[in-house]
Amino acid sequence: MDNMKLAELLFPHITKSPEEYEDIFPVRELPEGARVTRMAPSPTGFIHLGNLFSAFADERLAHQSGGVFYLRIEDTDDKRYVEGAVETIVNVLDYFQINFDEGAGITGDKGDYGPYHQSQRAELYQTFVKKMVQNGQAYPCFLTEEELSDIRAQQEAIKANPGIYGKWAVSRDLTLEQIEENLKAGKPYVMRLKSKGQDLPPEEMKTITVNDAIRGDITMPENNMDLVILKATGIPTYHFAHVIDDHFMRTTHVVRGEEWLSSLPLHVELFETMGWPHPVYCHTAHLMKIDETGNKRKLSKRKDPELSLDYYRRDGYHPMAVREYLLNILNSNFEEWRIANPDAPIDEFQFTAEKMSNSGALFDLNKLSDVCKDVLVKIPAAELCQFMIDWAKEFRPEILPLFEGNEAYIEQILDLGRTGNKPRKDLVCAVQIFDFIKYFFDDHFVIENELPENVSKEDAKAILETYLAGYDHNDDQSVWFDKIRTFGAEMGYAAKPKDFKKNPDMYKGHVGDVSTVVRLAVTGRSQSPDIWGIQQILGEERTIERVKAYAAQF
RNA sequence: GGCCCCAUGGUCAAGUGGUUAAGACAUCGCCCUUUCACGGCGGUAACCCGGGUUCGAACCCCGGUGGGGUCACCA
Repeated sequence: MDNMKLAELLFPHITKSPEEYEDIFPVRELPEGARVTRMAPSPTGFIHLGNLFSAFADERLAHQSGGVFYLRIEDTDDKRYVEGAVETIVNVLDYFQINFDEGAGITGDKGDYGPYHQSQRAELYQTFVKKMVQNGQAYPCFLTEEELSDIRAQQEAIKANPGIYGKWAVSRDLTLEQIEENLKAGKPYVMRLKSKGQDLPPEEMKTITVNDAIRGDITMPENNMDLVILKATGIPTYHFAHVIDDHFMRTTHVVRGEEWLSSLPLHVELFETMGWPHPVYCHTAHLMKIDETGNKRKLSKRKDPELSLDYYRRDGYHPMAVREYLLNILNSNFEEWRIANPDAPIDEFQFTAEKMSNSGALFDLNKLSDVCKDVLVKIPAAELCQFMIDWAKEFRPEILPLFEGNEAYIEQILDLGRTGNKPRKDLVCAVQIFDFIKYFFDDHFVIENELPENVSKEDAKAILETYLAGYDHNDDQSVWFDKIRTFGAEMGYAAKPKDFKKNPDMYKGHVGDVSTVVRLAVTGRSQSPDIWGIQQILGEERTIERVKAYAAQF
C-alpha cells in the first residue's frame, strides 16, 4: 500500500504541512507554572451545575497561576447545535463571575489560537489525519451501519468485546484500488485510527499509566480499538478534536468529568501517535444525589431540577454564595480556610486539583443554605436590595414595584437585626427573602398563625386594646417593652418567662405570649425579628391600623 | 458481561502503620432571650465485609460486596 498516494487520494485539498501549524500556534509565553485551561462545552446552550463545577476549577487553576482560561465550542455534532448557545454560556458563567480570557464570545472569537469553534477547524484536523495516513496510522473505513451492527452481532455471539479492532478491523486490509473504487462510487466513509494495541485477553494486555492530578496514577489496558477520528462529514470526533485542539491551543490542564476516564487510553495513544505530550488530566467525580430508593446516583439533567443553573437563578441564590458553596465541595480544605479567614476575598484561597475529592459528592441543599446565610450576612443591604431588584425583574415582575423606587425602605428592612456584633443570619435566597419580609407590603400581609395556646380570644382583644391605648410611636425600645410587660403582668401573664416556668399554675402565661399577640397583629406571624424595630420601619399609622384590624377579629 | 473509578457518622469530609478517629452541615439537649433567629456550651452518631502482611491496620496487599462510569460517525 502506497500511503503517500492514499493520503493524496483522500485529502487532495490539504496543502498545508503539519509543521506550519506549530508556527501558527506557538507555545504560549507565560510565567513559569502558568496553567492554560479551558471550558469546552457542546453548544446545546444548557449549562448545568456540573459544568459550572468544573469551569470553576478551570478558572481557578488558570487565574491563580497567571495563566489563561478560554472557551472552546465543541460543535462537532451538528445535531446538537442550539442557536444563541454561546451567548447563554457566556452570560451564565458571567453571572457566577467566571470570565474567559480568550476564545468564543458573544461578539466573536478573541485570541490568537482560534478559531474556537471546532466546526471551523476542519482543515487543521484533516491536515493531521492526512499525516497519519501518510504514516500508516489511519485509514478509511467504508463499513455501513448494517455491516457494523452485523459485526457487533457476531461479537456478541462469541462474547467478544464489541468494536472495531484486531481481526474485526476489516477495512485495514483494503487495497488502494478498492479504496479508489469506493471513492469513485461515492461511498461515504470515516477515518479510523489504526491502533497499535493488540487484541489479547484482558490479563495479557499491555497497560498504560497516567498520572491524574486528582486521582494519582491510573493504570489501564492500552487502547486497541480503531476508533473513528474523522466522521463521514470530515468533522472529527471529540477524541481527535481534543488531541489536536488541546495541543495547539497549548492547554496544560484538562479538567473533565470521570466519564472520560474510559477513553483515556485512546487519548493517550492519539497523543503518542502525534508525538506530543498529553496535558495534565484532572478527572473530577460526579455530583451525586440520593434518589427515592435511597441510592446514591449521578445527578441527571432530566430528573433533577437542582442541577439546572436556572434553578438557582430562579430561586435567587446569590452568585457569591453559589461560588462559595461550590468551592466547599470542590476543595475539602476550603471550609477550614474560610473559618480562619472569614472576611478574605474568595479568590485568595489557593485552590488545588490535588485536594479535589475523587468520590462523588452528594449535593446538599442544607449546606448550601447555611453557606448562603453566612455569605449574605456580609453583603450590604444596598447591594442586596439591588440584587432583589434584578431578580424580580427577571423572575417576578409583578413584585418589582415593591422594590424599585423603594430602595431606602427595603434596605431598612433587610438590615433589621443585621447590625451589631451578633447579626441575624436569616437571608438565604431571593425567594426566601421575599417570603421572609413580605408582611412589610400591605398587599402581601396576612395573618398566618394562630394565637398562642395560653391566650384566650378575650385576652387577645384586651391585650391589643390596652396596647393601642398606651401606644406611643416615639417610645424607645425599652420603654415600649416595659409597657407590654406591665400590662401583661396586670392581666395575669408573668413578667419574666422564668417565673412562669417555675410556677406555671400562678400565671396564664408569660410576657412572651403577650408580645406574640402584638407580633401577630403587626407581622401576621408568631415569629419575626424585633417587633419594635419592625414598627419603626412600618411607621405609626400602619402599625396602629394593623393592631386595630386584628383586635377587631375578636 | 469486559474494562475502569470510588467506599470514614444522615451529608460533606480530615486522616497516608501507633490518634481519646478532627472539623462543618443536619439532628438533639441546655444557656442567652419578648417569639424566631443569631451566638455560646454539650450530646447522639462513622472507618462496607472477609482474609493476609505487621508487635500494631481506617491507612499496605488479595478477594468479595455495594455504588458509579464506560463500551457511538454524542460530547
